[in-house]
Amino acid sequence: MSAISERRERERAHRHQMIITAARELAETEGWEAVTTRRLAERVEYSQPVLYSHFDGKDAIVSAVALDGFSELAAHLRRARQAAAEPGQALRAVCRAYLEFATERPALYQAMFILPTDLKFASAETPPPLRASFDEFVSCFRPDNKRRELFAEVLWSALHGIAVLSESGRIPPDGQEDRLDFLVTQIADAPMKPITP
Amino acid sequence: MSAISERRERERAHRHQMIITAARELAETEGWEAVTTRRLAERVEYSQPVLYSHFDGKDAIVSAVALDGFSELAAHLRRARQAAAEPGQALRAVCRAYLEFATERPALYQAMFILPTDLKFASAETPPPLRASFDEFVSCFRPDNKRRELFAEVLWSALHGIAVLSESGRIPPDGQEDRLDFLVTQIADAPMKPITP
DNA sequence: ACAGGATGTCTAGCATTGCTAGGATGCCGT
DNA sequence: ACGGCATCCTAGCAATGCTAGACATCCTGT
Repeated sequence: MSAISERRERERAHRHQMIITAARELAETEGWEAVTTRRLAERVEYSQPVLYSHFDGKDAIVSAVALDGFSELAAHLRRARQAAAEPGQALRAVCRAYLEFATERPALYQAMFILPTDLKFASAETPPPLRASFDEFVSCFRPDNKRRELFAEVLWSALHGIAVLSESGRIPPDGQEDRLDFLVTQIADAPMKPITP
Repeated sequence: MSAISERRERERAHRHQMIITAARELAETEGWEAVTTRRLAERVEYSQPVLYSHFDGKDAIVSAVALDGFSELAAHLRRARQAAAEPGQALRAVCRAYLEFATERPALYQAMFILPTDLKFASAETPPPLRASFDEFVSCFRPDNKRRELFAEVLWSALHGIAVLSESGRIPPDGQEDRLDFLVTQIADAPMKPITP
């Protein structure tokens, strides 16, 4: 418990974060397939085995990057929602922010939603940032809407689908704005079955 | 042009298909990470290099599997749509069939939508099965709906999101039926903005 | 002050991956 | 029967994730 061990602890934590940001930067500039343990070690100026004293393996590093990503996503969505003028515009603002996030940080988004991670979703030990991101969607619907969670799930799924299908070229890259418009209009809360009598 | 070279051509085509089905079976029983060129070669009872005389690389094999998958998906959706009693039920039937397909053949679905492939989507040289699958969604909406394609894109995106997020545990596995209900109800054609007066 | 143990780091290596070069083997047409 | 060609396999390469064991460094107890 001496001052020295405290310093070591600090250094260790610093290096821990270094690894995460190095992985993220490398992924964002050259894609995840370029993120190898060797290049990562070189970038942090340590040898490979130190990576394994911080993380259980490469997947764990990806998971750590993804977790950071969820914190940023939650903040990004929250900012968009609170900046919306009327509450009716919040839904559209949050959805647009989500698609922005996905297209501007494709590697980060991949880590969060496509690459295999150890993160636990939708359970008791779900990390707070994940929960916070989801709650931003839930908050776009009225509190008296008893099925807000369902709305949020489907909305999130649709946005994820749009993001990932357009990113991989499976859907034309333009027309995102139209899709957003359509989605928001159709899925806003209000009466459950507005069509059938 | 002798009979012998014809036989060789036949054998070659047969072997071509053998590789594809071997890859698919292996992926479906043990996952794509277990599909290596060595195991594939062993399974087909040839050496590795023959794979490369048929395909440009592993990605091309995955693409071939995916292409087969799109043919099956198109047929599956078409069957569901035509079996629907009333036209109003066609949309729901097709959506349910899509989710069925995704959950019952997860490896095939991965090849089609997640793994990197060489397939060209939404362009002139888009393979017919891809186009056919998409058209099944389009056909669920009325011909006088001028924005059918947009509807189909968003619908497909939402279904893909639901499929992939639940498969990877990012959304609770139960409640699929509720999501389906909600999605179909909200996105069916009919007046564009049923809520606002 | 100094040995002994614990902690941390690196070098070297393993098994596996996708992919390829080069040689051996057989089949065809003349 | 034999030259030429297509086909196929053995062997190997470079790169990957990961680990064992040696080396050094620092803390602790006498």
